[in-house]
Amino acid sequence: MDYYKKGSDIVLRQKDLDLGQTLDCGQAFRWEKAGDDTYTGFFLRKALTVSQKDDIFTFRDTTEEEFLGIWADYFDLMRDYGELKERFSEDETMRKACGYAPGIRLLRQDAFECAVSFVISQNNNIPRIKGIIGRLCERFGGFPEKEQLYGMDADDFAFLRAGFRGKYLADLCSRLESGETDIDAISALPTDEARKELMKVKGIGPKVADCIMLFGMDKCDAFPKDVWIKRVMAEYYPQGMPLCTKGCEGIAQQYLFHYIRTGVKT
DNA sequence: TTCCAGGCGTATC
DNA sequence: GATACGCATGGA
Repeated sequence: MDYYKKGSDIVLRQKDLDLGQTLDCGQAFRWEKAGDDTYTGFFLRKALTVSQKDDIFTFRDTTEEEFLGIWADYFDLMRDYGELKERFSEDETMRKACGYAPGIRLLRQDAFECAVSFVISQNNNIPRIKGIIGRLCERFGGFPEKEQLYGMDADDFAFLRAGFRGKYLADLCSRLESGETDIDAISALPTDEARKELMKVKGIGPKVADCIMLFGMDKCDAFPKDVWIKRVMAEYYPQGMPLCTKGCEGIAQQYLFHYIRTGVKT
């Protein structure tokens, strides 16, 4: 990873990354297009404006410490996606999916934020998910720390207009407060055990649990099966995902999800 | 008006 | 364990 400082910016050359494909594909909900090839968004309480010109990326108003300590991990810059896609492409459908949106990457996000976000995401659409999370962040001046949500019941979440999901958020918060659910402890568990723990929370089923693990706990073998992926599986992978995706099924899932949702009509 | 949205809880078999 | 059904809200 070669980068250099330019004024108050960090400039970086990076292959296999497209901001639009990565920031606007339904894995994160706090990024907005701020101009041609420019996006503004947040991770935890850090704001960032980043722009792309071909394979040159400019992280604006960012210190070297912040870039290395936060954004390099967030954008998963240390992982070789070229090699990964080459491996995936042994499978014909995966080859097409990787070719359709070759700039997709996994965003390595925060587990608590993912828990809240993907509880909200169920039976919902992306624009409305963004709206609900926007109202949450507006109320708390940024995405809340989990402690700020302690003690909130379903009615306290009414301002979100999240519908029936408000009571799920309340259960999540009360479990975090009591310690019945411990995000850090769950992160340290193997995927299958972590999934079981997460699903003890009302409103977290198999799909949401796998989203939390994949996007927020760095578990690339987590494999969220939403309606779109179920369609792909039924049509192309009735026997399960191909061997070439083993261990990284979640990343493969990102390419497939985007491909089937926006790329092909079946 | 009706249908749908990155599902899940509950009831029922 | 598999399968139906309701669920809050808002946009198409």
